This record gives sequence, C-alpha cells and structure tokens, in this order.
Amino acid sequence: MRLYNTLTRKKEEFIPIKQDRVTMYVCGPTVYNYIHVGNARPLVVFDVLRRYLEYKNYTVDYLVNFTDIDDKLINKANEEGATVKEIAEKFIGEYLKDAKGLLLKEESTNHPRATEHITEIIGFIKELVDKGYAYSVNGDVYFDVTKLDEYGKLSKKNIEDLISGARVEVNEIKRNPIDFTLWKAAKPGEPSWDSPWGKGRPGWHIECSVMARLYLGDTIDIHAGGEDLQFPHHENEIAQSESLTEKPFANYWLHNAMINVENQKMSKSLMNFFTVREISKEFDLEVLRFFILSAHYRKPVNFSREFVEQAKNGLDRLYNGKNNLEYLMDNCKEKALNDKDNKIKEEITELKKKFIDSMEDDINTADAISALFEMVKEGNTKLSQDSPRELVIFIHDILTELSGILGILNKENELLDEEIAELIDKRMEARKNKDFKLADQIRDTLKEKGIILEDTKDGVKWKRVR
RNA sequence: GGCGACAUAGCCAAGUGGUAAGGCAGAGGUCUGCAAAACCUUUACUCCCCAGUUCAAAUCUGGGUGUCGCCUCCA
Repeated sequence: MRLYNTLTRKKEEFIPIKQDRVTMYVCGPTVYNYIHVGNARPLVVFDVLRRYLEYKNYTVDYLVNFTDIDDKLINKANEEGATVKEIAEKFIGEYLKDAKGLLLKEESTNHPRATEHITEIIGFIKELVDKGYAYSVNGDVYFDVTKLDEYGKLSKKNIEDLISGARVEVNEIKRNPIDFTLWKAAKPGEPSWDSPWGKGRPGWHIECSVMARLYLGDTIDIHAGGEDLQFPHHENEIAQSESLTEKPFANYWLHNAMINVENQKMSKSLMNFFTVREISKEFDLEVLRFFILSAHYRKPVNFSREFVEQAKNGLDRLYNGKNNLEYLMDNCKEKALNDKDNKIKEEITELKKKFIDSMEDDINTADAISALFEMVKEGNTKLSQDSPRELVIFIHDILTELSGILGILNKENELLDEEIAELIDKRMEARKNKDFKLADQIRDTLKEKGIILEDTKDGVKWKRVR
C-alpha cells in the first residue's frame, strides 16, 4: 500500500521493517480534560490504518500514549483541589469511555503513561547529556539543537530562521532560544521525581521518544499524529531519538489535517470545540466515526452539528441496506445461481476491489465508503425473496468484511424482548381488523421504546433507533 | 517575514492527463390504511480566476485571488 510520508512529502510504498509485524506510535492525549472532536480524528483514522494492516495479516504493535504529567494537569489539579494523579486517573477513565464509543480497538492497544516511565526517561536524558547533545542548567536539562545538522528535517525548517524568529526569552539560561526542555526543575508544590539534576519532572517531548523505544524499538515503522504536532513536538522527538540511537526514529511519518469550525481550527484556546462526550449525548459515536472517515485524513474538514446530521443519515442508509440483506437471508430460497446471479457476484467483487484499491492508496476512506454505498444499492435493487440464499450471504459477508476494516456497521440488532414481540403481534392483529387507531397507538408506544416498525410487502420489519 | 496546505453542485465529498464517483438535502413517482423503508426519475457542457503546454487538462506549468495551518501549549 502507498502512504504519504511527511518526511519525504510524497506517497511511498509501505514496507515494514519486519515482514509480518508493524510498529505504530500515535501521539495520544494529555489527560487533563475530555477529548474533543479534533482530538478524535487521529484516533479514528489511525485506528482504521491499524485495522487495515491487520486485515492484510500483519501483527500490529499499536501504541497510544497518555501524557499524565505537564503544566495543564498541574493547573487543573490546583483548580479542582485534587492531585495530578487524581486528575489523570479521572480523564484516562473518561478517555476510555469515549474510545469505546468511537469503536477504537482498545483491547489490544498499549497505553503507556509518562509517569510510569520516569526511570527510563531519566536514563534516556542522561545518555543525551553524556553524549553532549544536552546540557543542564539550574536543575533544568535542555537539548542543544545546534548539535544536530538535520534539526528541522521533518517540518522543513532551518535552525537559522528559527533562531532569528524566536521570541525573546524571559530567562536567558538556554544556549539557544530554540533549545527545548528535556527535564524541568520542580517548583514548590509540584509533583516531582529525584534525578541526577535534582527534583523535577520530564518535559513533554521526551516521553514519546522513551516509550516508543522501550515498547517498539529504536526504529519504528509508523509514527502518526495531528499535523499541528509536526513542529516542534515530532521534530524534537526525532532530535532526541536519533541523537541517542544514531538510527532513523520512524520510517513513515503520517499527519492528519485539522478539524475546523467555520474554517477555524477547533482548539481549546479558541473555545470553539465540541467534546466527544457532548456529541455522544445526541448521536451514537459511530456517527462521529463515520463523519471522520467520510473525508480523506489529510484534508482539512469543517465540523458542525449539521454535518454530523448528514453523516448520520448516510450511515443509516448503510445500516438499512445491511438489515435488508439480513432480512432476506432469513426469507429467501435455497437454489442454484443462474447467469444473472453470477453477474451480480462479479459486480460485488469489482466493488470489493474498488474498496481495497482505495485503502491501498493512502487510506482513502472517503472513496472506500462509496463502494459500500454502491454495494448496498446493488443489494437493494437486485435482490428479492426469490434470490438464492448463497448470493445474499455472499453480498452480506463482503459488506461485513469491508465495513469491519473501517470499524463501522457492526452493531447487531439485539433480540426483541417478549413484551415488545407481543406488542408487534397485537398490532398485526389490529391491522388485520382494520383497527388502525389501535395499530398506530401501538406503533407510537414502540417508538417511545426506541423501536421503529416498517410494514413492507414482505411483512413487518423493526429496528432500533441509534 | 519563513514553511506548508486547501479551493469540485444547495450542502458534504472522491477523482492528479482521456472527457465529472458516492452521500445528504430538495422535487416528482411506485408501494402503503397512514407512516417509515426501499426502488425509479430528476440536480455540475463543468471543477476559484487568467495565460500556457497537449490531439486531449478539474488534473501538468506560470501568474493571480481567496481561505486556513505551523513557526508559542495544541490532534
């Protein structure tokens, strides 16, 4: 498959280091608040890449870190009169709830935390100091970017521009204004750990370098995150890791574009964000997942309530199509396929190829989804109760297989409980007797319980509202 | 100022040289006690503008316009 690599600014054939294993590192949240829709984009998009690689029979070592110590957590803790650890625990818990709603593959995702790797972080920094890439001043440790010729290679910035453009620092203890912090000396009242430079805590960038190396090795296959992390965060990770190991840090750098609100980046500081939690009150989060996948991940998209509504209607169409196939599976005939049926089979196979080709081309989920719509249309228009069961199952299974790569369309209709089944029977009786008033009344009652009825010429269908 | 991205119908959105996918919304119809679903029909002589290359451009080149991102915490 081809992936757009930020490092080279072009699409490249993806070749993992090991033949059957892929290592992926995705920059995760700083756990001081609920995640917002913008935060959800990389989580969803790279979850799909991971699922697709697994579909291609790779074992994927997938890591999303939690930053559980930094200024924002400390501020939040002070505001709430809680400890940093309590804040982190709370919002990790909230993250996991949102992740579940977004259908992220959590059961096999590694979520290491910065505070659980302080020893390794200190060891890493110490090595950088020993090798001459970092220096300590008054209990802080900084990375000296001038020691590295390649600094800026990811974001295509050069050191001279950065230095001349840098703002005047309040404290002039750094050798260069753009040197970044590896270790911060503790201020009174802040959580801190003992280190060779005194009590302190790690800077933001170092945790990713350390945990990536610890869990995934010196060189990882794919490092992913939002494009706003390109500089300085990812650039600094490269600087730290490559100085230490003298090997490439990541072979493929993938960056998703931003989610905007009225053409402005959704961000905490602009106060124009929607939390995932807030969306979940009105929509199933599968809808948000579908919305995110409806556009290519490297294209900026606008977000609004109206767009989520559009996504919901589209997803409903896919679910209806799938339900229709399932209904047919239970009601069609066992018989041999004729030429016409084989033709339909061929068309579905073509659509599957279209889906896979789209995924192969830099995970073009928007294009892949269109194949799903066409597949549903094929099922709706060309199948009936006279169709052979084998054909219906064929289409149903391919639809399930492919939507599984996107992590959508796999919510089952639960079984009806007895009370509801009885009501449906009662209504059928009423309709037979032309007692439409009672029939409509029962339909309304069921609607309140979240069950929608459809009287088709083939019988009564029902579905649960999502 | 430096680096970069984007511009396709009422809306969302694919498409990077061969004559505009798909979805949403709207309109009309089939079906129906009604509703819903499904289906059929219908909506871009045109892809921000101008010039160029080519038999052929939404796609390539040059210029322009507009919007946005990064350069400071940020997915």
